[in-house]
Formats: sequence, C-alpha cells, structure tokens
Amino acid sequence: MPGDLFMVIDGNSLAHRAFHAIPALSTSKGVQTNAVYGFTTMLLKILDEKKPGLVAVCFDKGKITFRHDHYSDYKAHRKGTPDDLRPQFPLLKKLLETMRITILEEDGYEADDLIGALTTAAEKHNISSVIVTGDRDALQLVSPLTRVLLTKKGITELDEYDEGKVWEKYGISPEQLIDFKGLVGDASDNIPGVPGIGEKTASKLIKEYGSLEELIEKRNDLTGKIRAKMEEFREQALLSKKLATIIREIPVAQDMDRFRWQGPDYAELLALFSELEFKTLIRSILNRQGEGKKGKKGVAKNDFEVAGAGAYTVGYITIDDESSLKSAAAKIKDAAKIALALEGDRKSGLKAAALSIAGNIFLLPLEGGRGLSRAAALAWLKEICGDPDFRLLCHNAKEDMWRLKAEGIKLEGIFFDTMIAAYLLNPATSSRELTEVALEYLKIVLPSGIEAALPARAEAVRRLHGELSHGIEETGMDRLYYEVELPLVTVLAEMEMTGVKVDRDRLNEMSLELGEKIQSLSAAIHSMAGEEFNINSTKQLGYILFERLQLPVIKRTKTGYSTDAAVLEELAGSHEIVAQVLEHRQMVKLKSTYVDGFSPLIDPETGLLHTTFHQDVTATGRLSSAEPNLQNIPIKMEEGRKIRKVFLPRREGNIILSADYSQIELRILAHMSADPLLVEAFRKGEDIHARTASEVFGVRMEQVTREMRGRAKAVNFGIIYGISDFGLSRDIKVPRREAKLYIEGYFNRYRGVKNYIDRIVAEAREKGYVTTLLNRRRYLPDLFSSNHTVRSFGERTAMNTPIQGTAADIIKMAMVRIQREIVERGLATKMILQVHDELIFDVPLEEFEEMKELVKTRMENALALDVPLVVDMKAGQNWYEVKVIK
DNA sequence: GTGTTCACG
DNA sequence: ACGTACGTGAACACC
Repeated sequence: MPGDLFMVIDGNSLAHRAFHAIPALSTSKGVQTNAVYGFTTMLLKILDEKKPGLVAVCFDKGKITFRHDHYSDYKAHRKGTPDDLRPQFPLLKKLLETMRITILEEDGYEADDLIGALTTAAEKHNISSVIVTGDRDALQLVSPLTRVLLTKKGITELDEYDEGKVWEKYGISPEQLIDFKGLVGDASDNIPGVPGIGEKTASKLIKEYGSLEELIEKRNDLTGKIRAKMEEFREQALLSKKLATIIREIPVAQDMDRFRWQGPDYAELLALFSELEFKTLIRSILNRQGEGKKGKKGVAKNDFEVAGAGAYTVGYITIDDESSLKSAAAKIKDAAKIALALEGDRKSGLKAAALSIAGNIFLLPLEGGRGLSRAAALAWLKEICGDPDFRLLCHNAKEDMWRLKAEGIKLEGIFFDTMIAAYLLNPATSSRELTEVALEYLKIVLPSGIEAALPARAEAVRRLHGELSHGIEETGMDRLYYEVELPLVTVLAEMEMTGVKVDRDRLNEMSLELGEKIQSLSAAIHSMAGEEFNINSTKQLGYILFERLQLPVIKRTKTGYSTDAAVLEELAGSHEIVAQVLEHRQMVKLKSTYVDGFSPLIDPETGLLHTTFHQDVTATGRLSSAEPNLQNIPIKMEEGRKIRKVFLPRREGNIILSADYSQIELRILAHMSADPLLVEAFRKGEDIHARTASEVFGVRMEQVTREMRGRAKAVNFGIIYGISDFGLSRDIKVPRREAKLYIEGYFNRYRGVKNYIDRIVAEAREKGYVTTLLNRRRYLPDLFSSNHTVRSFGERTAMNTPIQGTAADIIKMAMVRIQREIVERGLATKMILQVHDELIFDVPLEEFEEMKELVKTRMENALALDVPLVVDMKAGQNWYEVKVIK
C-alpha cells in the first residue's frame, strides 16, 4: 500500500468554492447545478492529474461541533449555506457514489477534523496524502508525508503546499500556524485571537518564542502594549488556538482499504451527467473511453458509440463499383426511410454521401479514384434525392439542398429534419449541430475527420428520427412541425437561392460618399479634441470626453466609461464635439456594416445577395438572417434608410411588393387576453395607440394629443416586453413616478391584460415552460432562480414569448401557404425576404394584381383570431421606394 | 474570445 | 433590496 497516494477532499469547501466560481447554471427543467458542475470538473481534473490509489471526500455533519461546547459564538458570523447551494448536496453525494468514492461524515465534526484524522492515520501507515480544499486552516496538517492542494482563483487553479512552501509563505512551520491563529484570530470563524495583534506582530512573536504557550509563559519578557495585551487576553488566545486546532484523534479510518479507488461506474456516471445535462463532460468521458479501439477487417468498423455499459459498433458498405451500387440500389429502393448525410460545401461540390436504412449503411464516395465514376454515383444520388416518393431523413435539409444544388440536384422527398425537430423540442439550447443532438438524444459521440464519420452521421440521423418524432408527438407539436416548420424549410431554401438583386453601382457611390463624410467628421473631431485618436475605440473616446474635456460621466460600463448614444445625446449640449461623434458613429455603422459589408457577399456573376435564414436559432420561434443579415436594414433614420435603394427587383420591370402585419403582437395580446377594450378597439379598426391614450389619460379620443399618443405607444410596447416603470421612464423621458402612474392606469383599464399576464406567469411557473398558439414551447428555467434579477427576466420572457412566438407561427404559416399557391398557380413571383412581421416579394408586373390579392388574403387569414389580422401593402421600384397601395 | 455599440422587428 | 423592456447579427477594439 505505501507508494499509493491518498487524496482527501474537503467536500464542503470545494462545493462552496464551485458554487461561487460557476455562474448560475441550471438544467432545462430548472434544477440548479452550478456547484455540482464545478465540483465535478474540479474532481475529474485532480483525479486525472494525481491518479490517487485511495480517495475520500469529507463533509461537515451536524450544526453543533465540539467547538461550540467551548465557545458558543464559534462561527456565529458565518452566513448559512445559500439557498441555491443546499439542494445540490444530495446531487454531489450521488455523484460521489457513481464515482465510487468513499464519503466520510461524522456527527459533531467538521470536514477539517475528519481530514486531519485521515491524514494522520495515513501517516502511521507511511502513506502520502494530498488534501484538496479551499480552507487555509488545512495547512497546519502539512508534513513530510502530507501536502495540501489549495484552490486559488476560480476552480481550476490550485496551489500545492509542502513544508517548504509553508515556510516560504509564512516564515513558520505548519504546526505553528495554529499558534499564529491563536494570536491573530479569524473573523470568518469568529475566533477572537488577541485584539491589537495583527499578522506582522504575531508572525514575529511566534518566530521568536516558538509557540503560544511559550510566549505566554515568558510574557514578562515582553514590553509595552503587547505585554499588556498578552496578560489580559492570554486565556482568549489559548481558547483561540484550541478552536483553530484540527482534531486528529477521531476514531475513524483504521482500515485504509475502504478508501481504495477503483474508478467510476461509467454507465451510472453517464446517466447522471445526462440527467444533469453536463454535455461537455459526457463527451470528454466518452472520448476517453473510446480511445484505442480499432476496426476489423472486411466491413469497415467504427466505434462511434460508447453508450452506458458497452461499446457499440456499426459497419457500413462502401459503394465503389457497379455491382455494389446495384445491390445498394435494390435495398434502398425498398427502404421505408432513408437517412442522408452529405459531405462538401456549397461552393466546391459534394465529396461524399452516406445513406442509412434499417439494417444497412452505405458510403458513396464522390471523389473518384475507385471503380465507380463520379457521374454514375451522382446519377444514382439524383434518383434518390430527386424523387419525392422516397422518405428522406436529414439534419439541416436546407444546407443539404444547397450542397446538392452545386451538383444540379434538387432535394425533393424531405420527410424529417432532425435539426428542426431538436429545435422545437428545446429552442433554447445553444447548438443544433448533429454532434450535439446525437449526444443529447442518443448518448453517442460522433467521430470526426475520418472516413467513417459520414456513415456514422447518417445512422445517427436515422436513429434520431425515431427519438425526435416521438418527442414531437408527445409534446403536441406535430402540427407545428409537419405543417409549418418542415414545409418552411423548402420555402426558405427557395428564398435564399433566389437571392436579392443589388445595385452595385449605387453601393459603390454610397461607399465613397460615406468615406468622405467620415473623413471630414474625423478631422473636425480630432481638431476639437486637440489630438488624433481612434474615434471607434470607446476606450480612447472615453479618455477624450471624460478626462481631457472633463465632460460629466453619465454612465459606466463594467470596463470603463459608457459612450453609447443615450449618453452622447445627454452630453450633446455640453460640447460641440459630441454631436460630431454621434454622426461619425452613424456613418461608420452604415459604411462598415451595410455598404461595405455587402460587397464581398454579392455573387459577382449575378449581382445577387443570398442571405441565410436560420430556422433553429431564436428562443421564440422567429427566424434570423445572417451573412448578410437582411432583417436589420436601416429604416428609422433617413441617412440609413437610403441603403434600401440598393435592393432591386431581379428583373427590369419587376416590382418590389412588401406586405407587413399591422400591430400583430398587440392583436395577439388582445386575442390571448380576451380583454374587452383591446378586442373592441381592434374589431372597430381604431387607432390603437390613440385609444390606449384615451383610456390611460381618461380623455375622449378626439382630445388625445400627439404627445399622449406617443406615450401610450411606448406603454403598449412595454406591455408586450414585460413593462417596468424604470424602462418606460427611460424610453419616454418622464420621471419614474409618472411612468408608474401610466402603467397603473393601463392595467386599471385593461384588466384582461393584467389577468392574462398574471395567469401566463403562474402557468409558466407550474409547468416550467410557455407555449404559443401553435403549441411551440420554450422552457424557462430562469423562473426558478433565487436571483431576483434573473427571475424577473424569466417572468418577462414568460409573457413576451407566447406573443412574439405566436406572431412567428402566423407569418410562417402564411409563408408556407403563399409559396404553395405561387407554385400551384405557376407564377414567376419570388418571395425574397421575411423581416419578422413583413414579407417581401419580387413580382413581375403582369402578376402584380394577382399577388397583391393573394398575399394579403393569405397573410390575413393565416390563423383565425378573435380580432382581425390586418396587412398593409406597399410597392415600389426598389425597397426604399415602396409606398402604401390600396 | 469578450465587451460595447447599434441596426432591425 | 434588486436592476431594469422582448428577440436578433455584425463590426470593431482590445485582451
């Protein structure tokens, strides 16, 4: 047994440390896990580093220890365990159980004392120990056989102390640390020590006299104040030393063998990590386990799954000649479903395809060099992908459509998209990469880089279909999935591929103009500042404004001065430089993000801009747009709005048609809350903000001023976002008390809305999630946070998501139907953009009247609510010129 | 990679 | 007592 290292861990200390080091973290169902997570990472790391043969974790047990018998105020000032930490202790114990690590706790003793007893026992057996803790008191246990690993910053940095290091750091021996503490005391444990003696003096005295007892005995040698203190407080000093001393004579740990560590029960550990949603940890464990396994001869074998108790391998057949193609084709033809995985990017074309059916996985290489030509392989792939009668399973089918487009293949039979399904099941998770989804739902780690990776992906997609389709039905999202999201995939692909025509000449002109404007603004700003600096740097700008020019600091960020637009507007009166900076900011934004940002993304052949719509990003169900983002093209400010002039119809004579829902979110609120006033206003077709003003300010509609209407409008927005008086007051620039009155006034008049908000939050708390009209779901773990700010955020999300999400449901339904109708009628019109509540079409002149009617009707009737949906139609020669049409 | 700012609905 | 409206993507500076 000697030679083995004994690792003794202070469970309480590390749990607290982990709790504070890891920001709030919880499972999708709201179970707090930050301390468990931090503890686990730390534990795995040190076990891996030290590879101990024996391990024990000690916990405090029972509130009263022998130290209270001696001193009733012991630890009186220490705060109790935080509410969010306490429930994590059972999880920690469960973790240690699955790690097969022995837990030690004894009534009436602190973890410290147990640790002391254990290491002392180990020393008797001549076993080296290492103590892991965040508590410096453990340093007194350091000896030739015992070291201490002390947590430094965070959870991963540890300092190792042996005797030499203690001497170096404190100038005294480990045993003398308790004498030292007898003098100095410890505020956190409420150990008094000797008042007036600090670290410096204590250190000097102990070095000179060797121990506290010796010092007290020879106190007459001392002089002045210290002598008087030692006389007066000598009992207190001795008591302090006793309190600080770790008791080593607890009758535990005679049999060291009970701490022998055999390594974790991996199956149980994976199950626990899965329950706690520790995905990174699952992956690292699976990776570690999967090392060193190789395939067999003949059928290529690939161990991409290591789940639970046993490894699981999957073989695949490479299609590399006419005969293997023929036999594969025969099997594929009869397959009920075919999972597809493609390799290659949008530009360079396909490199390989993998197909998985029940019983067989095929790899189809497409880079030649084998007994099958690329053309023959692609021809077969086209037979499968181009035939709507096959039931194809994909992960991110839209991306596959782009990959296949490069080979002239249109993907037809999309039967299931695992990425979209995973999104609906939990839209809040950070990534929908196949690797992540497979890990979560199949508990497998997909290989990467090797040839076998693609067959593994196809098989994962096939298996995921089973899991996810089940989940979609169980959560009542089948209609949303099969009738909205899945058909939308092809609609979005069509939109992306169509692209938007851009006026490159105008773009270049704008770039030059903006460049000149920025130049002259820069010169003016630099001369007013009296020096050259980078205006784009908030740090440098902050220095100029608040230090050099001494302007008042309005707001701070966590790293320095805030210079955002709100701050600058407030400073605009103080110095003429400020307005110039604001304008400079605006121009730089327009030039870099839009004008110059587009250029590299425009297809040089066609002059088309192809955005990517992401269907799996937002937590609410909205789409997002990227590379470039065409959902945030300026409109509010005239200078920016001009950018819209570069967006043209794709052919001369075509027209841009824009259709946007009027007040869709407030209408949804009216429907969901059934508030009589709100419903009535919409049914009558009233000006909703004016009506709100009339209700809140208690005046007749005719008496509503512009200002009143503006404020009411802000209140209406606020209601949707989860209003606070603070936010409203900031937005409309009235005192907070006044904002508060508006909100109260609103809820007084619109009782139905108030009830709806209360109801939705209560329901969310009960179920852990909220839903939209089409049953789209969002889990809200924040609702159960003990942090007030986080919890309030959860509550606002609870009320906003059903509204924003239902609006997303509605426009998505409209898109699917409009696209279907365009195809059925054989129209040449193209849907080109969606901007949350707006659809934009590129319409040939001869289809204009038909499309106007079609779009308006389909959008307004996408979903029947208790209030009408109203769509405003605009048209023009470019996106800037669009004007309201009847 | 993070923080700040700002464009949109 | 707390910090503050919901949802995005992109550019830039700076570590």
